Amino acid sequence: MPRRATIIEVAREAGASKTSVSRYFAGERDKLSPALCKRIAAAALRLDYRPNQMARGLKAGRSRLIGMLVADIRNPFSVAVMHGVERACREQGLALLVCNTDNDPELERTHLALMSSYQVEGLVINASGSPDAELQALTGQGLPLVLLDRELSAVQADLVGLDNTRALDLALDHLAEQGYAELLYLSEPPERASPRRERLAHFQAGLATRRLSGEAYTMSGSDKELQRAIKAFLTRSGLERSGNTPRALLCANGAVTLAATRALQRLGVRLGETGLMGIDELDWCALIAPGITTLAQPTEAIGRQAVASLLANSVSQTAVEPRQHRFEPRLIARGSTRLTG
Amino acid sequence: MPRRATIIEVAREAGASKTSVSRYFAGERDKLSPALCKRIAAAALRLDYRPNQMARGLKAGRSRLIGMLVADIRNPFSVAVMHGVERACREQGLALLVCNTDNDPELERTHLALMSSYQVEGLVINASGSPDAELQALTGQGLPLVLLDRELSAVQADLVGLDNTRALDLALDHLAEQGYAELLYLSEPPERASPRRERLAHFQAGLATRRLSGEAYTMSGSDKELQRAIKAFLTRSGLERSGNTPRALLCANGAVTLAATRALQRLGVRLGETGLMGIDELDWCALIAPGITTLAQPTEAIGRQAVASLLANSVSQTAVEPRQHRFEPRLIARGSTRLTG
DNA sequence: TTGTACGCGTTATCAT
DNA sequence: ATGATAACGCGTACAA
Repeated sequence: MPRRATIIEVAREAGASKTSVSRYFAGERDKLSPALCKRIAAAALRLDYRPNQMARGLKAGRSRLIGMLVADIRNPFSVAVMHGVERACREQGLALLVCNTDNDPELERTHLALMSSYQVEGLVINASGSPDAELQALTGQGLPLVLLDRELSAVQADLVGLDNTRALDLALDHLAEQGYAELLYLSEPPERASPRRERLAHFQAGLATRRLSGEAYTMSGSDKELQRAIKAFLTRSGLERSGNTPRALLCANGAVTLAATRALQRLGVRLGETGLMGIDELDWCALIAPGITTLAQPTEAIGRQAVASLLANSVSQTAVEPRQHRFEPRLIARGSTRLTG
Repeated sequence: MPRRATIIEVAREAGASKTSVSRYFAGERDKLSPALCKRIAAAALRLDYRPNQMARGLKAGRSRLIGMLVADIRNPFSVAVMHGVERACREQGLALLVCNTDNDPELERTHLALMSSYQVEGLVINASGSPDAELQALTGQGLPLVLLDRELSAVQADLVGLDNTRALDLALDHLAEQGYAELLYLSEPPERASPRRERLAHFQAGLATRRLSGEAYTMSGSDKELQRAIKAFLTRSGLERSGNTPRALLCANGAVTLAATRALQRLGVRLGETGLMGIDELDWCALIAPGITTLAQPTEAIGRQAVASLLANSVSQTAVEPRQHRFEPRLIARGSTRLTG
């Protein structure tokens, strides 16, 4: 079983020294005689040599490795952001170590330790729980860190994510314009995830100025219960005006949109007549007749910014004030928020 | 900027030698006196020490790193399999280096080189192109390799994926049972991806015994063209019998199902009356009224088997005959293959 | 321009 | 039971 070739073997094969070979692969070929360059190139090719990143990293103290902690890898939004992160890493010659935590705080800690042991040079965190202590320890060691989407109060780090204020302004404006007057905001439990809290808060704050009435429902995970809640919202008599005022559902993210759509179908509700709008664009939103209105996040840009922030923080060793990078969502209006007249 | 603590610092802090600390973390605590154990544990905790995997890997020649090459990270099927791979790795104490190639053969080569340079101990490959030469070189170096879903003729390695014969038997049986007589098989270009070829071949082979008539259409990427093709299929006069025989579409994978659904909606076709069935279960398939019938792949199991194969091949150094692990799909029957009336 | 020698953090070998 | 030392593959002063 032939092992990988080492730099020494290449040197021998090329009739040169380690140093020259090392220089050759470090991109300092201009400091080598053309003849030597050729010999090294030939030898490396013959032996299929590739510098050992482990040894390289050990020596240089840098692994060229970026770690990404994802709360739920099966969430299309996370994957889309990851795609952006990956592209940005590639452009920087960095490799990406991805860890999925399935929303398990325990796993989160384990994976954090794992990535740290691989000497990652930066960490992109989409945390489910709050491994504050662990993260603080890592930042304390000077490890650049970027929070994705979800904020962690105790951790001093850049945050990149959606402009939730803008998102809810956009959503409420759109729903109001379309003539919906009573809203039900659907969300997963907002306790631990900051975007959920922010969105909920801005939902409630934005109602009054638009003369909307609204309330919020927190999903427990049971489809049936959600269905009941929606039904109650839709069937009770109007609040503000007499008669039936147009009503709409606003979903805090893609997972909620999915659940809500399922529930509405079971209830036999006609979309549009009852409004439906969601944050996060998914590839099936256009397919549910007459199309579900969404706010699309610029996932690619978010991912790229995460890496950019990481890099910025790793050059300036001085602890800079954490920055926030908030991205604007894009409204994709479809039939589910068009009152059939 | 405080660096990571090293084994030497822990040794000093604990008043012990490097060797003992190393033993402690290598799990050989039974060979140490309880007192020393305690001192080391305390020191390590105080310094937040974690063994440097880079150095470990350099010394031991093993990185505890598995590489996974994914053709399209935004494909939910790939992500689901990756989830399985990740879980299996975790159970083995392995870390997973994920590389997405966006179906770009060039990137594929780059990423292969990258992972190789990180001394990955195994490679799970879901190739878009055919980097045969590169892969052969890697296997030649004794690197365990598993092909996921897509076969590569020139590479001698285990393959794990769907039992495509069984899948098409299941699909054709179901469609025939439901009363559809003329089928249109929709696929992406089958040239380079082996599952596409296999499925297409088994589709055509399975028609006769079930007295079905069928033809295949290869998507070019243009939605309009697909729509035209479907329309032509649906509107032309019956082939086998006079009058209108029930017709159905069979989609080779999730991406095709998405495109086909879009096209059918544009055409204003009623699902069920015109059959629709797809390979790959997606979370929106239940939502498109009256539900899209699918064949679900056991993605988690596939991912786990990939890692299992890798491990098996890495213990038995002798080049074993490549094995194939074919998994059965599960039929999820919904309204899209129920003839109304 | 090219080569020598040392050290990165760890583990394995050999001694004590 | 514990410790000293060499090596893993590489980069880099420094010397030539």
